[in-house]
Amino acid sequence: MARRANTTTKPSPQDLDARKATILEAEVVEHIKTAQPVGSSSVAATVDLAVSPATVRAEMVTLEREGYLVQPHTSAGRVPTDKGYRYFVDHLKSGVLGSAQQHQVKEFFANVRGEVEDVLEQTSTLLTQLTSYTSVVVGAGHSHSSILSVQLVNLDARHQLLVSVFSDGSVVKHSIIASFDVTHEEVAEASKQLNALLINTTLETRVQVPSRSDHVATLVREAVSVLHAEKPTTDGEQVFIGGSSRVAEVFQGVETVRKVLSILEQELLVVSLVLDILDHGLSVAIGSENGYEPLSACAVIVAQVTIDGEPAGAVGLLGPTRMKYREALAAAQVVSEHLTRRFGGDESHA
Amino acid sequence: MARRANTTTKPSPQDLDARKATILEAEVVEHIKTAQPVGSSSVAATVDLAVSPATVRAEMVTLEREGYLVQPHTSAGRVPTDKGYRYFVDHLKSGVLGSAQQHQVKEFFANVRGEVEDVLEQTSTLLTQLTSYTSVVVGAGHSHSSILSVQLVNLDARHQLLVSVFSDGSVVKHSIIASFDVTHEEVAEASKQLNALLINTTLETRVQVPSRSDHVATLVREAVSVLHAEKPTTDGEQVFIGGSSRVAEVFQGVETVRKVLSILEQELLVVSLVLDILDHGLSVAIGSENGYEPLSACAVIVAQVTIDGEPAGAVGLLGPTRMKYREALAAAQVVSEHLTRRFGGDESHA
DNA sequence: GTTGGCAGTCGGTAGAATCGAGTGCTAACA
DNA sequence: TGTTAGCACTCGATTCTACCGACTGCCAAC
Repeated sequence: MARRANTTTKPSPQDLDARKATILEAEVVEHIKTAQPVGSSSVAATVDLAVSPATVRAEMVTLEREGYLVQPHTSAGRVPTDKGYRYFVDHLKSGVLGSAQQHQVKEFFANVRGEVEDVLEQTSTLLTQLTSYTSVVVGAGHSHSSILSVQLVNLDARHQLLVSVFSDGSVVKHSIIASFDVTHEEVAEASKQLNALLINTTLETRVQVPSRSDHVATLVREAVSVLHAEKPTTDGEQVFIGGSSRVAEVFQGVETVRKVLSILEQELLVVSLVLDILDHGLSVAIGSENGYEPLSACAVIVAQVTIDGEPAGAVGLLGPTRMKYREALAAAQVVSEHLTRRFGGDESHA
Repeated sequence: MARRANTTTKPSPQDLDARKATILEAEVVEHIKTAQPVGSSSVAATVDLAVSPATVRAEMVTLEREGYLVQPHTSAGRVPTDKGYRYFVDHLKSGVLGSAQQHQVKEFFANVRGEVEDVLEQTSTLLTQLTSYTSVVVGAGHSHSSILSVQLVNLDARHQLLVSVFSDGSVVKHSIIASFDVTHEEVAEASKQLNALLINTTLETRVQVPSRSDHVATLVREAVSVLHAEKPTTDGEQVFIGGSSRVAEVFQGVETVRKVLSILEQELLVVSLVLDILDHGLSVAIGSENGYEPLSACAVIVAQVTIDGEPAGAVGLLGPTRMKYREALAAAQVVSEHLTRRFGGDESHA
């Protein structure tokens, strides 16, 4: 599994001089708009620097040598590299959402009903509507939540269902197959013991299970083990992906579309992609920065959602490296703030 | 929402004469293989009819007039129409899965562990691996299952969680927001009453709720109403879609890919697509037969899963109209049988 | 009814010519 | 020294032409 290679490339803080910066910015803006290589005269026209295309050209040579731009071929304009986009993003003054979109977000959060999962899923739809990029919403795992209740239910004599409720409002079920016939009384007793044992513990708490070999004790042991075996790879994060069809709008090559989609299919991978970016303290990963080769044509924007100041999830947007960073960043920002506000503390799991 | 238009087109049982049928079949087989228009000489070569291309041509004119074939342009070979594929499929002698794949399926079902949902999800992955088409697995809703247990849990004084366990092993949670502070004793009491009220009922059973206005009665009323409000649009079917990236392998136009993906994004729509096809007693819907214009380039194969003889879900495969019907039908068939066997009756929810 | 032969159609490809956007370089200029 | 106009040059994209070849439809002969 390919992992992040060169995120050590923290933006070198020694900035480009003002003119180079302006030119680079114009280059990026124009390329994002047109998807075409952009040439010196076009830059000279869009920018208020009173310089001629020739001067711009001279600067562009430098910018190319320093790795901010590339020329697809001689006699073409330049296209920003990942490094070029990185500079652009790092020097982007944060934008605000259009007022129509502001309103749409407010409206949305005023009206969503339902369980946390439903809200998160619909949030991912909201995000793609706002930006027309593919969106990702990651909900926190509950490994740090404490257990409010566990209950063992008899499906039939040999099959029991362990239903656990966590303090974050999540509910998890586990099947248990008994090797002996279990009576309702035994289930009830095991249920009672499990509650005594597990309530107010977390999945990380080691508990003392009964060592007796009677039916009830066996059930209890089995239940605890199956509960604690809960996916160790992830913290049980949930992920909701919205607007994967946007991938096909945003890239013109079927092959790129295929590669990106096949990454999106692997939810675990998407989760770790998003969390990795956050871990590195970034809010945008551009091209190769995201560490997955099939996503080298993509940029990923993330924004964290917190509960009581603790990281508790994230929203993300996935688009082409030439995505509309300002708008997308603003959207991710605003939506993550709304989510934080909703789940953040006082107003809780509605 | 566009719905099925012309599924009245039951295959006309008056068959084509033997030679036309052979030619049509050769045409379809060859086109599936090459994705190119296929001409008379190519047909004459692959088929054991001892006739010349000229004769084949004469027949092809008829087949085209009757709507089984079309010519993309003069001086090109022919391509099957939806009607042509339909004839082909209706006269397909059912194939069997390759032995390697047989083995893969056996292996898979011998080793899958986990909850029903996990099994279904992994099954969808299995199906795309077997066929390299996008797969759909629909799990039945639980509206007909009876309730084994309900439990009200206090998240905090104002927020309760209603956790219901159904006889099919599914667990559903509902949030309740109280308009007054609720004590643990009240929750426990409400929980007890809810159990008394709801156990062994189904979601379709009307129950008599207490009309008193104390806290406990209010909670009980609220819980029953929120539980019975359970998504009326669907029966709460679950759907798992595997291999959506295959869409981009199978169609060359980005626009087609986009259209198909945007259908796949709408899970409700996918469910009703699959169930509609089954309702019409079909196992394959070709092109326009599926009733969704964006899927006019697709064929959908479905196979039902039953529990105790009752329909309880389905597996499906979505590919281009020129898909490998025999293999795909065999795969869907075999997998649905395995699922039926697993969940069918004796061996239950593991 | 079948077939070989043949003229005709038309998409696809290859090559040549052309266009034009954009460059790098250089010499002149402030 | 930095800036600029001018200019030759490069090279992808577009257009055109010619041509090939895969088919067909038709017809006359078998």
